[in-house]
Amino acid sequence: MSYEHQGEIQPTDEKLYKIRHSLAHVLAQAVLDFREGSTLGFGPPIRHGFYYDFALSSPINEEDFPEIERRMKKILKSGQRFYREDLAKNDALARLEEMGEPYKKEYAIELCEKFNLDTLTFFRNGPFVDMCEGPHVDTTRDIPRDAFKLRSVAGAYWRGDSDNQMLTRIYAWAFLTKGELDEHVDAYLKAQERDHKKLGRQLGIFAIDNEIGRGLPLWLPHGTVIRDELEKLACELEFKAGYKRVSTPHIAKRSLFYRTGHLPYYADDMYPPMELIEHTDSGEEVKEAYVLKPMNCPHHHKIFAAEPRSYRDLPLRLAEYGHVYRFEESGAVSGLLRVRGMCMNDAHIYCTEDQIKSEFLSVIQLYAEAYGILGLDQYYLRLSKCDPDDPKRAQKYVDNPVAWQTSETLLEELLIENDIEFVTGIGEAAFYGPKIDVQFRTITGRDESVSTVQLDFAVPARLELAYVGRDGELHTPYCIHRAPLSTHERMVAYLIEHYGGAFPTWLAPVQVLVVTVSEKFHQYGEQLVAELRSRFIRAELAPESDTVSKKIREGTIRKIPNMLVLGEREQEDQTVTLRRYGVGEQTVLPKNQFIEHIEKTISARAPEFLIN
RNA sequence: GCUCACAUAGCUCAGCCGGUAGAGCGCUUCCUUGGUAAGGAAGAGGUCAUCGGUUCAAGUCCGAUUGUGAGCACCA
Repeated sequence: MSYEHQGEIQPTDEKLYKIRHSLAHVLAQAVLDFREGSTLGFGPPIRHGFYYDFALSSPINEEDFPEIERRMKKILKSGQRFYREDLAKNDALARLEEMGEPYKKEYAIELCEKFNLDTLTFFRNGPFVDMCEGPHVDTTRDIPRDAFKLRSVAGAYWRGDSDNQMLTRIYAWAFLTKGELDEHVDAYLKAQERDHKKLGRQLGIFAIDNEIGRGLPLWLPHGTVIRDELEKLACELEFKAGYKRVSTPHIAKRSLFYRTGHLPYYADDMYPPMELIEHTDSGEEVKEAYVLKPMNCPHHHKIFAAEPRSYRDLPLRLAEYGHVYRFEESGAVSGLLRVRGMCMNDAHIYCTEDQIKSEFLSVIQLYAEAYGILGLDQYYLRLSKCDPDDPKRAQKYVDNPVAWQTSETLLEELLIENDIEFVTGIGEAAFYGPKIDVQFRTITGRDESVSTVQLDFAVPARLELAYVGRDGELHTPYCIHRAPLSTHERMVAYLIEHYGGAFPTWLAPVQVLVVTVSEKFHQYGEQLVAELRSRFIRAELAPESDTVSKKIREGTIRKIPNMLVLGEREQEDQTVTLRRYGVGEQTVLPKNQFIEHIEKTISARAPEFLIN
């Protein structure tokens, strides 16, 4: 799955694939020449180009790129032919040994063992030889000299395993023509303007202060409006779907998490415990450790356990926007996407085995409804299963092969029966069960799980949760964990990038900016703002001392969805001139009609302004 | 956590080969009352991330720390 993240693509005969693959060899040739004594790792084509991993004899950084590119272009110009050579296994290994390529050799040995090979394929172009399956272009002259660009240098573990040595990876873009390259670089730069970290500051949505702590965002007034709107949406959808809201504390005794099975495995992902000294009635000192909760489920399970439950109570759906804290490693923390404190649109559905499918399905329908309202359509579902071949399996997953098998099959059937498209992610399951993750691609091209639905067949039993069945006996419920609107942090990050900061009216921190044409109409402006606010419409009056042009410019930069221009004409006729964000022409309409329309727009959570 | 890069005013950034800090925006005050993307003037604002080293002298060179970014690993 790690290759999935890097955007690795399957080998094809396509010209572009061959060009990218061949350019990787050209890069390697240039680098080995530039840094003698370096050795090779992997160098595959990827989504928009290719990369190559090196164990370098001395470091390279981006300042060296022009020189490396110059050498690459020279190689392209010289028209080296690509020759395929198939070598018997022992000859191949001997050659890799002689070439001084320990990583390639290690991989070669593994390939031979795994696939029982007796020959290995090499490609030679000019002085450069690489063990590689191809395919390649015929000669380096077939590669356009102006359609590639070295992009960045980064560390990457050999074979994607952090126990291995870290190699240096050089990423590059490569296309068929210079035009396509330029277009892609352009789009890349434009995408960076939509980065939620950048817009989040510009639009006053969140701030990160080092005295508060890394990964602990502060929500500014504008960001808090968005959170409140999302929360309101969730409450409405969940109310209609039969959820009950609950509320739980941010901390709990550490012992609870031992009982659920989260500890000791997840200790590294949790903030260290707070040690308390408590006194018993007899005056004895007792030490008690409390932890910040990394998830809400144990608390919700305890709400389930707070009363005797009957099968008639099921499915019981408990919902909470709950705060959780996870100690993410320093290198993982980023903006709102990976944080150490977050607020999750969480709920746990306790049900019988017979109810699992229908509950899962209604959760998926809830997702679809929520995403429809939010205008999100760029996502895919991933069925996340455990990895039975993982050597670390015992540390990663609950040991209950039968339950894994049944629950994974159940989810898979559910998706297939309902014609829901999905990909499968081996090794992506939760420790207590399989899940269906909703994957988004961020503006910077990274895939992230935004939401998740999980089936838990393990923890309710550990906490001895039970309900009285029709048969009068006690039974253990199943639990479905779900978070359609993700965490506020991730969802807002995603929404900022999705809308480029230009939110639809219902979500916009400021919904209406009132622009008066001169001081004379300021009072009319103030009255209008007051009237809008009395109807809970978030309206602001543009600063008095600015010129009209300046006010419009500021409103546009702030991406406020609706601006109302007020002057003599408007005051006399009790009208407003409506200027929508990103819309050229303006509309003049009676003030009351505007209010009526915007109220409709907001209550419908419409993506566009409803004029009728 | 790991690799590499970066850190100058609230924001965006300039500052050569070491000689003690600059612009635009924003902010404050004043003037301007302007019909659709920057009206004008003045002023305030910096221990150049922190700590240490080299040097007569460090924003500039070196080291460490912290933070940020691009990746890798991780991601209940």
